Amino acid sequence: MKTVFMGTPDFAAVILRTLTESRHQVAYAVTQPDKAKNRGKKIQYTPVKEIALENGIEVLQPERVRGNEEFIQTLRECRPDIMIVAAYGQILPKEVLELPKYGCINVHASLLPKLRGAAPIQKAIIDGEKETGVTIMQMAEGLDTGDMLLKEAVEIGSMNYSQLHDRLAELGSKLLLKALDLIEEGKAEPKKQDDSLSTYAHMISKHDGKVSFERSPEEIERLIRGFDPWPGAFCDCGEIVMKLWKAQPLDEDTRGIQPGTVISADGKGMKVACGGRALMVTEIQVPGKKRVKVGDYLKGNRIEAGTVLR
RNA sequence: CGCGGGGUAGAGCAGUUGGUAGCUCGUCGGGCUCAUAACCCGGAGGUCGUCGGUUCAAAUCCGGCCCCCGCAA
Repeated sequence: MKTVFMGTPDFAAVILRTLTESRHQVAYAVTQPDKAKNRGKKIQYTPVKEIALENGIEVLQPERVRGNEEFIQTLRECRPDIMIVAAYGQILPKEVLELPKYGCINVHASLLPKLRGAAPIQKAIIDGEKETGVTIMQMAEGLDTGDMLLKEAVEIGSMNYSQLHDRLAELGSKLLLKALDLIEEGKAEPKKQDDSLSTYAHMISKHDGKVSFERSPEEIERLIRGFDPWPGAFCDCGEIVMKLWKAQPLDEDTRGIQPGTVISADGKGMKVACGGRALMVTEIQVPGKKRVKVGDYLKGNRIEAGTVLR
């Protein structure tokens, strides 16, 4: 089929790559405008643009889709059979949703109606879900509210964000191709979402990674995993910001000890009081340095027992 | 030209009034011990990121380059 792909981050790039390797044609790759980011404020292409350029696909980067007559006209003239959207980052107006013959479908990284929104992968881990997955849906005007075409679950286990992301991107690619087949054959069976069961995963910002040691060790451990590599779970250790990268909850009573207190720090790790119990932190990072095992950090630095992390 | 930290032994760090390098852990050997991730003794292991400059002499001063990382976006 003749498609137009819309997406921005890595998750979308993986799916675009799969699409370019399929029998389908990608007429345009639509992605967010380039921004100056990272160290040195260099202009950086979005991951989707990178893949598009590698494959000689024309890239469109409208500042705003809504009300952008020129952009919408370009799409009309393209006459795509279908448009495929994955983590694009803009809400599409009705006129765009209804423009292609088969409309627009979305690859969303959750088991809808759960975890609609911008950060479903992180939130699935942080909420302690046993499983999450990917849903392919027919897009409607609301945010991730369209009728579902295909859905498949994945066990989260002890995966961190990065691992789960890759797993879901792969699954999403697979389901997308399957969905395209079904649509083309007229065998797609859209199912309504039960709105009463919906939850929302708001966009993540840096400060969401701040650890509160009042929380249970399990919650903190999930925060660490869900935000690896960005924005990372962090806290203040004296004057410096310390990121926590690996930890295991311990079933140890620490009631009466101020949350955040370092109970011990040795080759095995740094034991921190939290939520009335304890968390054994085994991998950390301080500014300007790489991630290191706590044991390695202690070979050239000190963490005194009694230090209170905040 | 967004701000900033850093590249020194396998690991984590120290070492700028310039004089060929040190600590902790690990490692190897020996000792002590009923025993040990404990303790004692001894050893191995480093082109100090890279190229060039200044100098009698550079990890240390100057310049270029490569790489890693934090903040901010």
